[in-house]
Amino acid sequence: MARTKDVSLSELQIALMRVLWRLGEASTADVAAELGDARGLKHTTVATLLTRLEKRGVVAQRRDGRQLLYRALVDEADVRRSMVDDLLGALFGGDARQLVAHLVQESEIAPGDLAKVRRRLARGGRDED
Amino acid sequence: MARTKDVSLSELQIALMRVLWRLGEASTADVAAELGDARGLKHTTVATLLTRLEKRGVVAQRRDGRQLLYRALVDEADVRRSMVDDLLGALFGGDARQLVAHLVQESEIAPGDLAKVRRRLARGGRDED
DNA sequence: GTCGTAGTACTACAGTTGTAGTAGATCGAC
DNA sequence: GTCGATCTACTACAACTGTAGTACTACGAC
Repeated sequence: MARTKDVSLSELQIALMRVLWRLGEASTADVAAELGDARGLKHTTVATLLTRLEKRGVVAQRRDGRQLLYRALVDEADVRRSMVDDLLGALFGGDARQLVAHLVQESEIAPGDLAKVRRRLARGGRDED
Repeated sequence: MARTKDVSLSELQIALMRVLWRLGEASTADVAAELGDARGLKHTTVATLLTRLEKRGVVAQRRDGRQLLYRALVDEADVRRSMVDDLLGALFGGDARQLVAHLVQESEIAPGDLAKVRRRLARGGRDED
């Protein structure tokens, strides 16, 4: 599992990462094509963002001719873990049951779905992928 | 109040709010006493933080002699809603079931607890642990 | 009345984030 | 070989956050 340091990212940074997670390796232009369309970000903005993520160590940068190719160094599970833990600690006293209760109370999830999720996971949906 | 706009707060800001939620109304000194102890923040730092929260509209400020008394304008449920939604949107495609699955997979919660939470909520209460 | 104390107001400063412009290098087309 | 297109590097700047110092004010003790 390796690093698993603290990887809290902003929504925008996560959006960047999602492109990398999906494509595996992507040039600035690749990422800009997706995010530029979706959010109207300029090419240079995307480049800046990627450079910062590289400086921070969450993505790796590789040169290919005059282009830079980026690759994620943390996977989505790392980020989820990290950020869910932060949220749990800050707002739910670290108690995941309270978070689940919140989800049900706020109608984010139906009570019946809890059972579904449980059954699916029990059926070996993934013990440890 | 019932504004329910977007209320995403940093961990530190939440810690401040938690004092207010607990005490109802508190002076800078009250908050500083708790956070100063717990985190070694100077009195003036706490004052700055509270002023900023006031400017942002999440707490109200009332004068009492030379002291300022603060009171939360958003409750914990508002903040939880707001921040859980953000997290859900950014990392789980807005699907709470994925979040629950994550919690189970990462052993934040035992599968059996899902049932417990569900039963407890069904009973319309929230008793023991 | 004068002084120290406590409390707020204002200012400061570095780091992060969102956003992008400009300068400089370089590759392909003629 | 010169020109334009393309890409990266560097710089900029405002907002927000964490942290705190300093200045000013007013109250209680003498």
